[in-house]
Amino acid sequence: MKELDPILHSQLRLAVMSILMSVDEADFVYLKEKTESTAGNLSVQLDKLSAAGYITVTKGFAGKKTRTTCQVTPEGRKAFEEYVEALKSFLNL
Amino acid sequence: MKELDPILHSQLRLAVMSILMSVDEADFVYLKEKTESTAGNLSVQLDKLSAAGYITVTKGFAGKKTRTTCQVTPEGRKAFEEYVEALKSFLNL
DNA sequence: AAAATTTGGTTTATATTATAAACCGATTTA
DNA sequence: TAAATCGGTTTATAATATAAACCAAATTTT
Repeated sequence: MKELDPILHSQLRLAVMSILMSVDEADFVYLKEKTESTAGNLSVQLDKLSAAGYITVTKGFAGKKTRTTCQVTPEGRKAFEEYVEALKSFLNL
Repeated sequence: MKELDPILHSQLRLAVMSILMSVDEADFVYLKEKTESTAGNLSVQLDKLSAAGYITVTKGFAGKKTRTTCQVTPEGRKAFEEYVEALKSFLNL
């Protein structure tokens, strides 16, 4: 049986990646609302995705307020697609 | 976003359920080989699936040796199918 | 304009989970 | 009959997920 990438096999990280796959850029506040997660949890999981090289996290400003934006990297995209394939074979889909 | 059933969102438990979905009965030794898990881990996860009512675990004999067989319950089958649906909507499949 | 509140997060502590290691009784093999 | 193997279970440990506490800057209230 194929391994399921443990970085992606986490509800919140998977949700974030799934959003980023279709949206090309999303900020912290948006991700938090969309995933209904706490800020702390989201922050930690974004760090992990970033440390794995699956997303880039950029800190900037929107007017005077800080704004953290995330994008999926090519490696992240690849990993996500492989995860989905692994899952399918896992579940016989 | 839909919740992913945490009982099923575990690599080994998902693998076990996936096997049981298509095979209708499998014993401990078979599950251990097929999933390439350790006996201890498998034992724990079978208990959890059983405690959740997703599988039944029956202890019997094959000749003189003990034999533990597992079957998915109707609730387990339902939960698995719902998990798959939730995943699909999660991943936009 | 000072005080209180909100925004946008990060860091740290805690609970849960997954996993492996150690163990156990019964059986088979040497 | 002693040693090894089989089929597991129980217990300890490492990793994960999650929330709670915290912080600086901006905004709102009084």
